[in-house]
Formats: sequence, structure tokens, C-alpha cells
Amino acid sequence: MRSTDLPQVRALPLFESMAEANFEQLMQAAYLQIFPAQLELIKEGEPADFLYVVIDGCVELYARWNSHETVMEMVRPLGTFILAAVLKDAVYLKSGRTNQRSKLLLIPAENVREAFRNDGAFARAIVEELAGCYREVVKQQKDLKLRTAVERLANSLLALDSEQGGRGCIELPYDKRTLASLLGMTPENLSRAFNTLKPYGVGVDGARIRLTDTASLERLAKPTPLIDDATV
Amino acid sequence: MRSTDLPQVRALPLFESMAEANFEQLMQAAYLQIFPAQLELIKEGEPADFLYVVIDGCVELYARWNSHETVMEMVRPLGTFILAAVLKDAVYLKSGRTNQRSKLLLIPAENVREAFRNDGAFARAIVEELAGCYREVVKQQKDLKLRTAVERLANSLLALDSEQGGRGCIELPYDKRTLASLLGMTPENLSRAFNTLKPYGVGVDGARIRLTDTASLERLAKPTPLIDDATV
DNA sequence: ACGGAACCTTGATAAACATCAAGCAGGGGG
DNA sequence: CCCCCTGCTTGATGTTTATCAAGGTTCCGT
Repeated sequence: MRSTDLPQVRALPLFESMAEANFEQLMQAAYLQIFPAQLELIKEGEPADFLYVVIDGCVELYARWNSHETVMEMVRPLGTFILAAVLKDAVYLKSGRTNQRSKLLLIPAENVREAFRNDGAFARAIVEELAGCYREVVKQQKDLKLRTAVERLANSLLALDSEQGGRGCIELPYDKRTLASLLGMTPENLSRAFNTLKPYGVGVDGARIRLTDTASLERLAKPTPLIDDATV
Repeated sequence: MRSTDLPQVRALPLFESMAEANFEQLMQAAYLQIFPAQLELIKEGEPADFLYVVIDGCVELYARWNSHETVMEMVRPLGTFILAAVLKDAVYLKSGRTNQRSKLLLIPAENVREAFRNDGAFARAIVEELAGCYREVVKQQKDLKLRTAVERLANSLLALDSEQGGRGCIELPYDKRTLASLLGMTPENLSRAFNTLKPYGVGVDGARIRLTDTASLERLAKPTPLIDDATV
């Protein structure tokens, strides 16, 4: 790959500390590709062939069982996915599709494993990344087991707001039904949850959400760093 | 520490490949200790001081929010816990207490991080372990989001059975209320779920469960390696 | 502009799950 | 041995969430 995207990939925590030669070798083996929206990238149960980096666009990771489907995670730039399966040389636990037209970097799994074996700094960066991913999922699980749907929505709105500048004005980064599934509820329920939050200063106009009484919303949501802070 | 437990700790996947000198150094800094039942070991939100290894007994990891509590994981011999927090030098996301009188090995966090920096083989073993932990939580999350309480119970019974020899005769390794919380339901609901499973050949006598129609139970449970197999 | 297709919302209903309140059974300590 | 405590179960009830069905809006392509 040759492009203006290379420096920002190099700057990712996962890659920034690895030796130049190893990084170049990884990138030489990698593919940079643009995919249309709604394209099936990976399917749960299949062996892990590539480590993916989202350069542009958005990828939806989801899982299916008994004809039910649930969104597990939305990966936005510059996130990576399927690192654990690649390292363990195991099958994917989640399926993945592009949510919109997306530019992705595909690094062959075997090259990642080779770099991991040869480059100590890379191995340490991987540990850091994996530990972070692990803690994120644990937080999601606490969210799911300890909160009701309305509480989960309230907290996710507060998180989105602070992510988007804390101005009380949110632009939802994806469909409402995607958000619903991500939060573990049905689209109908999300609609009703938004209505429930109206008295707490939550105004909805399509994908634009307005928070006019953050204090009140926080009293309901009771956010805690141990569930809601991305960095903790 | 000096004891008959050392060889089995050394044999753990996490430690077996590290250099002898580094392992000895880790063990010299570590404490082997026996704790009574129901003892608070760690508290969510506190900085990670030790990596724990359960040598004997059982430790319950749980989380709390808004005066609700849920069991996240039961760690039995020879499992480790709180690895991610130790590596990231972060606060615990879960609290932990002994479920019964337990023998634990406590390795100071700073020593673990030092060994991780100095011993490439250890770093790789950590990656393997972390990736495995990550995938376990992802499976739990799929279980929670895609299945009902009865389905979760049915699958966990099948898993426990195969873990205990597949003879259709299970001894529950902990209280029913603990199992309930682990599966994300109330004790009352677990009781009712057992009743729901009676027509599928599930007999309950205290902590002893008998499966008399595994085929029928499996038709209901629809187990899949992508959620229910520990090793995948 | 029109038709159609997503997407979202709303309402009605049903299923799943939690809560509250007793009651029962078994085991450990006095 | 008996008592009491703890854990479990059961029943009644209420809340939360899903499902089914229908209507409305927006946006796109023809």
C-alpha cells in the first residue's frame, strides 16, 4: 500500500512502537481497499484471515443465533477489529459488514502473527490493545446486566454528547435500529425509551438529539467511570 | 513461596514458557495465602495491586451499580483473574470475594509488569491468555443478548454436564442464587426456569441435577461452539 | 410529481422477567 | 434434640420488554 493513509496507520497505538522494518513488511503484505455499504466482510465461524483497520467509514460487528441477530459493536476510524481471533488463529466470533462505503486496511493474519513473534514492542502494544478491548466488553456486560433499557440509552446519550463536544447536541452516528440493537433492545423499544426521556430534557429530531437538561438526565442515568468511561 | 503448589503454577499456560529465572523472581515476590469464605479480596474502582491465581477454592467476581449487584464470573482452580487491570495499571472493574475457603497466590502487579517487559515468552503467553479471556466475555455477551433466561440455563446445564463427564449427572459448583446471578436472572426466576425444563428431562434435587433426555434438552438449548465451547 | 421503499413511530397485546410476601426444608450450633 | 438461620421454592402481582400490526414520514429513483 502507498497512500496518505499510511502515516495515520503508523500513528495508531497498535503500530507506533514497532520497528520500522517490521511495520513496512506488514504494510507490504496488506491491502487497502474501498468497500460499498452493506458488504459482508467476515462471517462468524469462519477462520480469521485478516486483521482489519477501519480507515474511513464504519463497520458493524454483529452476531446471530437461532435466527436472532444483535449488533455487538460499531467500529469507526481508526479502529481495528478481530485482533483476538487473528492472534489465536481461531474462527471469528462475530460477523462484520460495512455500514456505509468504507475504506479498510486488511493485514493478512499470518503476517500479524509473524510480526507479533518477532517484534517485542509490537507484542507489548498488542497486549495493551487487547487488555483495553477486554475491559470495554466487561463494561458493556455490566451495562447490560445492571441497567434497564432506558438507563442504557440515557448513559449512551451522555457518552455520545461528551464525545461530540458536550454541547448538548448529538448527531447519531448510525441508524436508530442499529443503536437499538447495540443497546440490546428492539427499535420499537428505543422509540418508547426516547419518549420516556423527554421529561429529562431529551429532544429527538431524526438523527439529531438535543439535551436541554443534562443535570436531570445524569440524575437518571447515574453514569460511572467503571462502566461509561472509554479510557478507564 | 515454597510448596507443592509451585509445579502446578509453573505448568499454567500463562507461566510455562517463561524463563526460569524470571519465574523464580515472580514467585519470590508472590504471596501464597489461605482466605476464609466470603472475604472481600478486591473492590471495583481500586487500583490493581496484585495478579491473583486461584490454587484452591473458588472466587466470585461481581459488579455493583445503583445498589444492584451481579456476578460476573466464578474463578476456579487454576484460574487467574484481574490480568487486564494489572497490565494496564488501571483500576479494577469488578469486585472479588472468596466463595469458600480458598488458597490464592498473589503476585504484585509491578512484578508482573516487569516480567512482561523483560520476558518475551511471558508477553506472548499473556497475549494468548488475554485473547482467550476476551473471547470468553464476547461469548457471554452473545449469550445474554441473544437468548432468554431459560435458554441460557439449558445451555449452561449442558456445558456443566460435559465438563463433569457427560454422564447426565451434574453437581452444581456453587449456590443457586450465584448461578442465577451469573446467568443474569433472579433466584426466583432460576427456580421457575428449572421447572420449565422439567419436561426436557431436567431433574433437580438440591445441588444435584440429573439430565435424563439430553437430546430433547439440546433441541431446546441449541448450543453452538461460537457461544458455548470454552476452547473455541 | 409520483410511486415505492426504508425507516421510524404508535398502539395493542403477549411474553419474559422482577418484585414482594410467605412458607418450606435442611443443616449447624446451642 | 431442637431451634433458628439460610437458602430455596411458590404464588400473586407489577414492570419491563418483545412481538405483531398499522400508519406516517422521508427520500430516492423513475
